[in-house]
Amino acid sequence: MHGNEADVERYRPMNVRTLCLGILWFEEATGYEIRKQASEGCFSHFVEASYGSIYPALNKLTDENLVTWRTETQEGKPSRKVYSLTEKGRAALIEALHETPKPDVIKSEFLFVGLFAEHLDKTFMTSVIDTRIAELEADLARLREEMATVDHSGSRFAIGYGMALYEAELNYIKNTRGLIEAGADPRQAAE
Amino acid sequence: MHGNEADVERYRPMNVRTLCLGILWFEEATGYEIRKQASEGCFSHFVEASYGSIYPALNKLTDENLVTWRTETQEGKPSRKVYSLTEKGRAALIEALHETPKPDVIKSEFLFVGLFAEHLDKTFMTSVIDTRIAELEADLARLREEMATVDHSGSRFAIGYGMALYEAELNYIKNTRGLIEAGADPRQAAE
DNA sequence: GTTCACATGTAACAGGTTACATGATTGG
DNA sequence: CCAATCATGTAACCTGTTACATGTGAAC
Repeated sequence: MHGNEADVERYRPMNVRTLCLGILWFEEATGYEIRKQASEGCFSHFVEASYGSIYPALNKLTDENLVTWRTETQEGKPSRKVYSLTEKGRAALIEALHETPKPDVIKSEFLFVGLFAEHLDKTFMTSVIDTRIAELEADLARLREEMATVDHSGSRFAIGYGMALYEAELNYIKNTRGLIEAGADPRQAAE
Repeated sequence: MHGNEADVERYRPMNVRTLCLGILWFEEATGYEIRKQASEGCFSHFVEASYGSIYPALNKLTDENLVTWRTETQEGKPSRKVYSLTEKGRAALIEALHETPKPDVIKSEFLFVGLFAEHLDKTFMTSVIDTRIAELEADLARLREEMATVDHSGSRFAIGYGMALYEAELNYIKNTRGLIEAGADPRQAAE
């Protein structure tokens, strides 16, 4: 009864496949909901995924018997495919988690722009900085809300982690923006 | 004298092309040195690039007259192609910087593992956490060193930014590790 | 009637990485 | 002679995004 299960892939942690397994660990969900959690929910500040990768991933996971699905017909909404983890899927996630996590990666276009601040005009830099501050404050507010609704300790750790980072960024930017906002003459920055 | 320059690409900020332009802004460099700066130097905590993308990028930038190169023969080392920005390249970078920077992205496998801490054994989590702490401390030390050698205000901003983040992460992990280290029974975490 | 949220999916493309191929020169 | 560092490059692959295609039913 095993057939072509032999070619189950090696699990590199933290691709969309593993993300799907992770989200499904907590509760069954549709592809649509998985995307929503990845880009709005408690995972959203440190992962990312779009439909174009999630749906194919779910199909593949189905082929490998790591997830199953049933059709759920709803009143007032289109019917949907609700996925849930199988025993094998659960085991696969745990296995994936045992790979040593790669170091965190921060990608920041904001910092890159900041490097060349002295060659951009002050008005522009001010607006870039203000935008970044607004974004950070919005993110922080969202996390604060989520923190209030979540009970699970791992999730609280992750949310708190995000909050700590965002707060640090915010404080740093507010206190140090002079360094990149001083306009064409950086020697005035200390003033 | 313009010929096929018409098909100069739109600049989406923060791909390897733009990264090369950015590094070359400060000083001329070889592909080898650009990679080094991207993975070790002052850029390294918020960008990434490998040979396989840098060399082709430099060739393309040459085709578009955004950079030029000369061969430098060295004694005791293989000769090398030293790239530098052209006027046009300088202008292209400034243009690219005017695109509104996309929000920072944090990718953290560590946090993902933390979410499932209660299903992993305590020894493993302890080692994951200790590893992460060691990494952060090493990164911090590296940034502190760099901060001491750098004078340029934009660079100091970027380095300080990294330090602020790493310090916040470090403190958070040290203070809160109990949440994900408590072992199989998360209800004991508060103890 | 049209816009919105729900819902699933694909194909073309972009943008990288990895591993390989090659080679000079130094130092142990 | 072997390993390490410097140095350049390519080809195969991987992974994910964007944009498109399609459709339901609610609410305005």
